[in-house]
Amino acid sequence: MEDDLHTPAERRRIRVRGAILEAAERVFAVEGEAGLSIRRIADEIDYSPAAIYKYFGSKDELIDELKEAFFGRILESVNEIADRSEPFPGRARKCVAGYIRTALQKPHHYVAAFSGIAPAEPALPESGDFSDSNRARAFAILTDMVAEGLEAGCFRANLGRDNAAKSVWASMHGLAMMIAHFNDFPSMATMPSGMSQDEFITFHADLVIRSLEKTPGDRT
Amino acid sequence: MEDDLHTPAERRRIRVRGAILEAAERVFAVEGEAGLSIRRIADEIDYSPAAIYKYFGSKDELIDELKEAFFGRILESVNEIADRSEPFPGRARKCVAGYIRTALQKPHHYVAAFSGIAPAEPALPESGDFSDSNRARAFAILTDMVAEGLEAGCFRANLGRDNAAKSVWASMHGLAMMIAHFNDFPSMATMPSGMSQDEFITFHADLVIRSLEKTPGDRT
DNA sequence: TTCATTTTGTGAACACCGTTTACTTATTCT
DNA sequence: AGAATAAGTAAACGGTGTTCACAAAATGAA
Repeated sequence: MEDDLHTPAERRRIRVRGAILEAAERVFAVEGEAGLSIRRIADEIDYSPAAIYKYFGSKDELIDELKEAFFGRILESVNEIADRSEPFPGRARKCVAGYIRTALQKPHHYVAAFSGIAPAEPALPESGDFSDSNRARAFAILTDMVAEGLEAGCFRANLGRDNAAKSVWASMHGLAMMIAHFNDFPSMATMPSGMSQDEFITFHADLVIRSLEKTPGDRT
Repeated sequence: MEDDLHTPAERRRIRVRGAILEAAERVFAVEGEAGLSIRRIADEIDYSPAAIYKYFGSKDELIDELKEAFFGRILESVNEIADRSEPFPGRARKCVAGYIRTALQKPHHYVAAFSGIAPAEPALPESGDFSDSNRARAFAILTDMVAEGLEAGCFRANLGRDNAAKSVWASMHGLAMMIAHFNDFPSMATMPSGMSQDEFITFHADLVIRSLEKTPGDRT
């Protein structure tokens, strides 16, 4: 029951699987979900299209793996920032800005990860457990961060940890999506802001965290 | 050069065009971009697929028209809220919440309207003028609202009208996308918040507007 | 090594897609 | 009425994801 790469057969399988993902990654990063086809991947690695189905159940499964891997990178990145100890509100701001910046390193990946629409009514258990996805883990970091801010007395106590975290997530997600969609969102034609994209991300992160912060009028 | 529906030919053309859009709308609202095909529309209205190309240049053109029309509804809705005179920060909050609620009346439409990715480098003029889209108009309302809040001395003066408006847009866009993606975002499995979707939208809108508001410490 | 078994890769096909072309049928205009 | 224009169609082209029967290769046991 060894699931390691001991036997050459296993090593080989992993190698081919990796090559498929690598080729897919290459195409996906540049042309997005639209430009990625099974036949295209097959060409890229000199295999037949059908061969890919020996390694992945479907195109969606393959793409899901790309998205998961990418969210792994976001997770890593945000985690790193969250761990650097630094006076509090500043660290929170940097986490938010870091999330957005990392997300935008591969806009196609990020957008694709949130492109689906949840089924309307059923509210079924939903096959892919959210709880053990990298999306969930990346988000958990933010939840912890908000919790820390609350305990440190830096954020308004009556907000509720989870709600505050969700609001922050939504806000930073929104900016990432906007910039991915309109390439030059911060300095858009109809209303150039004179800010670079990077400056605007910082600006937005400031506002987002500020919405949680205590104001002089609040007590405790 | 009358471009009205005087002649029966024109009336007929408009009627058929409308029927196509209506059928497309019907399918799109339920199954989204994935379930909508030219052949499917053709079936629905008992025409041949090729006939549709006498009315629309491409599938994308057709879908763009659906999206534009939907943003017209958002525009209308937000405009209505913005016009009801009410003490200020409250009106702003209601605009934000209203935008999100209206967007979520047709999640597929809303998500599709922001699904594309801007081309990476070229920064070309971009054919479809953003400035005369309903997206732009809906957004302009928010810009005006922020401007009003600034003039009323309700928001921090050093923010800058356009930047503040963009940040608000991003934040409310983010929540709309999140709820569309995870159907039950506010009360997600891993961290139920005890809030209904509607309550959470209000909660989020509060935070977003609060990030702009003056705090007791600020002067003027 | 040899042989049977399992895994891996293939080519052809299926059913769908958006779109174009050549064509027929309506409709409009003179 | 007849000519000109528009509307509608069937068939095809090249593309997609996916499946299936089959060939080739790697594996495990004798």
